Amino acid sequence: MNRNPSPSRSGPEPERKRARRGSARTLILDAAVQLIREKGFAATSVDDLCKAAGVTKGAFFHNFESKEALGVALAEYWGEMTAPMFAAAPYHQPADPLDRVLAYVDFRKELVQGGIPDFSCVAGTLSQETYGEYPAIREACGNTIFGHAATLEPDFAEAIEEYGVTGTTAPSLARHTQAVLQGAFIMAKAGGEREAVLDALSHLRRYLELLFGREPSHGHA
Amino acid sequence: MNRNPSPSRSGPEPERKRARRGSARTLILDAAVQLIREKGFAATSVDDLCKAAGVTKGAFFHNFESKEALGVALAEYWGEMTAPMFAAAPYHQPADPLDRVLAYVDFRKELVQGGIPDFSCVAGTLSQETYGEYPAIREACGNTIFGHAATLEPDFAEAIEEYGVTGTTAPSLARHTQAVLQGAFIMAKAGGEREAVLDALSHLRRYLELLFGREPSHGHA
DNA sequence: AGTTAAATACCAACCGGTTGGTATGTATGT
DNA sequence: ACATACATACCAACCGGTTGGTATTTAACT
Repeated sequence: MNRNPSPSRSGPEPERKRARRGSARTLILDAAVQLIREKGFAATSVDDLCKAAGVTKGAFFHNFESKEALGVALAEYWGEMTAPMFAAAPYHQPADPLDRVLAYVDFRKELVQGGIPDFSCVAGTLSQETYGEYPAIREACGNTIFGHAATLEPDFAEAIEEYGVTGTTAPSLARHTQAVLQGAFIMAKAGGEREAVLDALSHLRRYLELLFGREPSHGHA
Repeated sequence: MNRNPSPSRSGPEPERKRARRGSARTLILDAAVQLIREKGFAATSVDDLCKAAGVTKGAFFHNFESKEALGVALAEYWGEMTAPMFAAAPYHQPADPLDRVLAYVDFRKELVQGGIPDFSCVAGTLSQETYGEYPAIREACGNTIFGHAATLEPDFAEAIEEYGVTGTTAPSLARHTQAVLQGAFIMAKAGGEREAVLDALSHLRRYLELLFGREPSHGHA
């Protein structure tokens, strides 16, 4: 959970070693997003990564101490890539907090485009696969997933207060939203059809509507 | 989807090549359940499997044409192992169909014991990891997962009719139940705490209670 | 029941290719 | 001159899979 490995340090992070334009590091990270989504972490070799990124192995091990370190960096990179995208998404506009979380669910539906590897969650895939062997990667994935869930908490907290909902909490609802998404991705993969994601998200939307006492709008799952 | 590879055959299946006592095949399959849960498919080598099962590599490739074939067999084995357990579980007893599906959710909560690799779904893990590289394994996992989901459909269908629920179907609800479970396992792995599963299942239970118009009993998520 | 032959189940040693990782060299900017 | 950012060449370990062989079970025939 500690994102700050250096033990005693004050002041702003030096933030060296971050992506400089089209550096090898970024090329490798971008290649890793694609390859690991398609084949998984273990099945993607360092050579695969280098070939896809158009760099040599020397560049790889210059930028990443090991393959495991690449995995950790990838989980963080994924979070840094997606966070601005969600921050700029239109689901924040509604004045009603419940409308915002419902718009979030609808927004996640809109993201379901292209092949299944194209929209599934890299952090979820990585986390599941590296759980036993690379705890550091799993932890980095956890930070990314729970970090994204945390961005939903304010809206849920407001909605809970405004609608007077009892028996649950904003963090729990935010995490459940992510759980349904992750499960939906697995069902889509297992069934080979991306409609499974839309189906699960429709159920999630109806759950929230029922929980907050709003008439189901027009769910069709 | 075709479980019957022999093209033109009538009469009952010969069913050779099934587990005879503590044969190598079963030893390997049992070892595979444990190892693949812990490390994943790609990270588990054939040698690992053989060592854990106490057999040699010759025995492995005598029983399974390839590592991929082991994966397919494992998905089927997993389904054959769990199906009788669920069939004999007490959640079938209630007279009311809604009570039965709610009892199923509670039963899944009870299964959450021990370490996370001990209760997570082998088929879900396998499916996610092998999606891109081994379509045959992914399909076998899909059959197992959707096959289990199908066992819930009759109860959901009855409940829908009895309670007059509209806007969804029994297959959709059955699949959503599995989606929430799979997502819960991922969140548990990502967060390193099994309570995440209980939390997600509490939300699922409340969704079903709200959807079927029953007073939430005492959910505590 | 006893003999035999074939099929089955398993074992130990081995193979070529790939793995993550390293050692060393080089071009460039300061 | 020196550190950074890469490239090239290489390695021991390990990978999935194959080999040729043996012990055991099954089936067929007498």
